Amino acid sequence: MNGFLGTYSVNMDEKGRLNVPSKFKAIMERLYDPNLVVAVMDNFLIAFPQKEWQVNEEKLNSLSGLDREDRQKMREFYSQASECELKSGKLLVPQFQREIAGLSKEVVLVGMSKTFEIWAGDRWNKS
Amino acid sequence: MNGFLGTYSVNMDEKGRLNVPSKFKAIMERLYDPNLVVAVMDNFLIAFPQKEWQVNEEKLNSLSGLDREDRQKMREFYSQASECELKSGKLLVPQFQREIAGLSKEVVLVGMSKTFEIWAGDRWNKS
DNA sequence: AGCATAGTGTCTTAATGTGTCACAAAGTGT
DNA sequence: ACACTTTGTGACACATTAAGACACTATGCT
Repeated sequence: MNGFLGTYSVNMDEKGRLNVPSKFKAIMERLYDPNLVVAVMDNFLIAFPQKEWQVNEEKLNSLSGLDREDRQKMREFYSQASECELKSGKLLVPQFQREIAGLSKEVVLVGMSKTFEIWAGDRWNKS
Repeated sequence: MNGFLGTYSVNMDEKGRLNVPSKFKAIMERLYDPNLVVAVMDNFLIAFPQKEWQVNEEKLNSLSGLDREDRQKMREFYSQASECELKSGKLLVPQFQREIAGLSKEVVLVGMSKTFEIWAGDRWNKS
């Protein structure tokens, strides 16, 4: 089976949870790990399955911990990330990320093979 | 045996499923894999058997998941693709792809050796 | 402790997706 | 031309999934 593919439009509930499409859930189950790391990228979110996140983390670790710009990049990335478990097939997006990504009700999930993106419906349609 | 060849006209049912011609099915069976990845190309669809798709995926994986432009390229490609299993000899085309490709009832399947294309009947006839 | 807020599990309904069957059409061999 | 086989169509019943509602739990605050 392949990675995350396709574009899905889902509705977030009042508590900030969204139903992950069954195709995406199937991939998560195949990884035997319901944990995702959700990070902020510009004005949308990226969801990494745990394992993929680790790959990324290694890439970022190759940046210098002493260079000021590198540290700034790392700081932006790590400080805005959060770990989210998939519970009862639903993903709770933390409030601060919902605000950054402008998520209200209509949300678009976009498969990107190893990861998937979470967009506010209106921003996605404009881009 | 050769790859996908010829042009077939088939009818989609109300749920968006189409019967794959038996010649095409035979090729899929020879690959021991009922999985297809369907991607959007302009105003029609391309169906890749799993193995063929992986060739594409490897090319895209060399792109950086953090670079903005690379992500944009990946997004165009992945967001419009979907994995479809051949079930009971039938292929369900996801709604969003049916809309993009303008598929209603009359659909034309066109063999292209390693892959095959899926066209709306009227667009095919005009082109 | 009591309250407010944030997070979680579960249920119902509606929509979507799936399997199966019977019949019709097309193709094949004699 | 005929019977036989294979293939495609459409119908139907059934299964799965997503949306939304609601009640319950956990947490932090005063």
